[in-house]
Amino acid sequence: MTSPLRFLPTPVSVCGPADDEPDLRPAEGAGVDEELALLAKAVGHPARVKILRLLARRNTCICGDIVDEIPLAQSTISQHLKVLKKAGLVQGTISGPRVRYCLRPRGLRRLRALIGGL
Amino acid sequence: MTSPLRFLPTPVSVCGPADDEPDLRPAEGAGVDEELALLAKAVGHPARVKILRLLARRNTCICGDIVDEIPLAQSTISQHLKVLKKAGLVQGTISGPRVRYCLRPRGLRRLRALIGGL
DNA sequence: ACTGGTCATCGTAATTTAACGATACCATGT
DNA sequence: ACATGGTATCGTTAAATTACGATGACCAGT
Repeated sequence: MTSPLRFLPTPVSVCGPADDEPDLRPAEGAGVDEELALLAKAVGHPARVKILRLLARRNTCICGDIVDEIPLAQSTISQHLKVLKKAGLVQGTISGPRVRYCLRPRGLRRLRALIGGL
Repeated sequence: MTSPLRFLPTPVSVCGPADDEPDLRPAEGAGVDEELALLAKAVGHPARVKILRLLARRNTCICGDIVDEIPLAQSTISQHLKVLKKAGLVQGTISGPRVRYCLRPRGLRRLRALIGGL
């Protein structure tokens, strides 16, 4: 018997460990407004949207290639990555001298859930 | 034959006219990143999230009752409404001496679609 | 130990955002 | 015509955001 997952386009091979446990947090109530605002604000910049799309496109988690793809200074990209990381939308794991960034499915799901709850 | 729509919780009686035509705009490509950033930035503030929830809760479109519900000055609320309106997430129609605000399903769908495209 | 490449942080300047009070606007009722 | 109540806009201030170059930290090779 093959798993149903075989028919999905491969779990995209995320950097970190299992990030697909169910999210039991509420989608409404105290604190959730601030949570959604933080998530949305993180997406609320064209450069950060581009970064997210870039990470979504390449299943291989890239690092400073982002700097080559986006016409911004390296320090600026680093700041944007920091914002995305703090919001839980992105994850960075050091790999030798460089850092491999990747999407964090849990954060994206959370954002979609809260947006959907509007 | 009854329409499948009869099984939905009523179209919530939006203020304006028909706002449920299909959205044929692309979900990716040039300019879309900026569009998503603008939409997300509009949601990226707790007060604006509260406003959106308030409008979603009361199917009747309220106006300055928002000021009573949110501990901010009237002028500040008005500015937040302006941001939401400019983003296309909210619609305000003057009704006599007051203004009735309501959600704009088209804008919300657009936001959900673009977020889903990440 | 030194060097080179990669990334984060610091310090700074310009721009934007958020919040408020005051004021202007506008439709309605007296 | 005039006052009134509900909104929008203006002007201002404080804080946050964005962007950059320079600097610092870190790991891999030589």
